[in-house]
Amino acid sequence: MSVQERKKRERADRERLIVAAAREIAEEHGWDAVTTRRLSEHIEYSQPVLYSHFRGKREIIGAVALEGAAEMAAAARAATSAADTPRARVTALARAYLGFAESNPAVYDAMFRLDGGLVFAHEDTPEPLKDAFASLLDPLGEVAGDGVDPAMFTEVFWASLHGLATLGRSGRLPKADAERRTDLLVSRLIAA
Amino acid sequence: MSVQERKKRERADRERLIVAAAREIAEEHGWDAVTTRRLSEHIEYSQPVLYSHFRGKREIIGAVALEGAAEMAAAARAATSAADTPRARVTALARAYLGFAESNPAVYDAMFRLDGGLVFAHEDTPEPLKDAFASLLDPLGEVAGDGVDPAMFTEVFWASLHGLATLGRSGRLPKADAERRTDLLVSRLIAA
DNA sequence: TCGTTTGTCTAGCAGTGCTAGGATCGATCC
DNA sequence: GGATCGATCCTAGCACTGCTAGACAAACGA
Repeated sequence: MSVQERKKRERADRERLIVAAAREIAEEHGWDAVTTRRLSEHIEYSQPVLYSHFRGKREIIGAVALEGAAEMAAAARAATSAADTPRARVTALARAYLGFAESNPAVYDAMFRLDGGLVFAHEDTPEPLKDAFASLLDPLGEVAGDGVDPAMFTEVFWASLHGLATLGRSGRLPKADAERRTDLLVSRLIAA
Repeated sequence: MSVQERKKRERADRERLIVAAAREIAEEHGWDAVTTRRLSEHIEYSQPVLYSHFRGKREIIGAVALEGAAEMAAAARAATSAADTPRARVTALARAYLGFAESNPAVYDAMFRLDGGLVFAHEDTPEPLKDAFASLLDPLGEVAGDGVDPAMFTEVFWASLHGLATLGRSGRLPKADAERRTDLLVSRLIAA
């Protein structure tokens, strides 16, 4: 049934178009500007079409989050693979993480601030999220220290970076000294 | 002019009533449920009255945030004053901070997640926010370590706690082990 | 007692997420 | 080939949002 195949392909294409449009609008004007009307106008379909792909706006955010998780994992791995000591890898990881958050604020929000209906820290967490966590765990496990669960250490490290990223971007931390804060955090968290 | 005095007092009372109502609704049903209509119904005045006190919903969030900052500072000081070593003070501080965030999620969001139109980390930052930061800085300055700016250390410590609080509450960190994560964070951040 | 000011309310605007029901198009069957 | 039927999509509309203009009444000063 080549016809059905084609339709399925077209539907998948349109779904990608929706996610890309949502991401683009969010990155340009913030998530508040991602309304179903603007979105439908952007993809040149009417609003109800959105709801034949996603249960609602929340699921669209979730789709953007999954896309972002894959990219973030790739960025993390690219950064760590270029360093050759455990400590250098972790420093590179921290910088890459914060760099990603700063360069893709809307995607970052979809992943870690907004409600995209995704399940975290659970066995049926979506694969991209698990893999993103793994991309942090790999280099961090090397410096967790004796008797410290690598996963838990990764959670703490991740949370700390998340705090720096969100408080920094919302203007709650001084613009200056962001680099030095990162360095201090890394040097302290790494096992002595 | 006793009449004007009375009116001024009544206005101030009503303003407190608005802030209290916003806080109560937010704490009970989340900030999304704090609509101008529900709020006006709660205080038994019409919507436009809100706008004679606050420029908009954002300012109401800001007012709740300032109230919360004062309470958080008090909680922090109460917790640290009961401990007698620098390390014990910092541990108590961390627990108190996370406890406040968990017990008052809506207020915490008003302070550190939502946009309440408040200026942070600046000379004309509102006094309650400055004082809340000071309540963190006092015990943390003791363990910042040589050659480390106490303010910057406090920022890093605070951001880390903020990350644990927000990721934890949104279900992005495992419910279990929250205490152990806090302990690990504290023990690593404190100067060796 | 009569304006004037102050305070409050009703009514409404433009926008939101989301959906019911009708139209239209294309694939299928006689 | 032409009728039928199902999938696909759109128009129109719901209940809600933050916010405001303009009417109205009460309290005030002259």
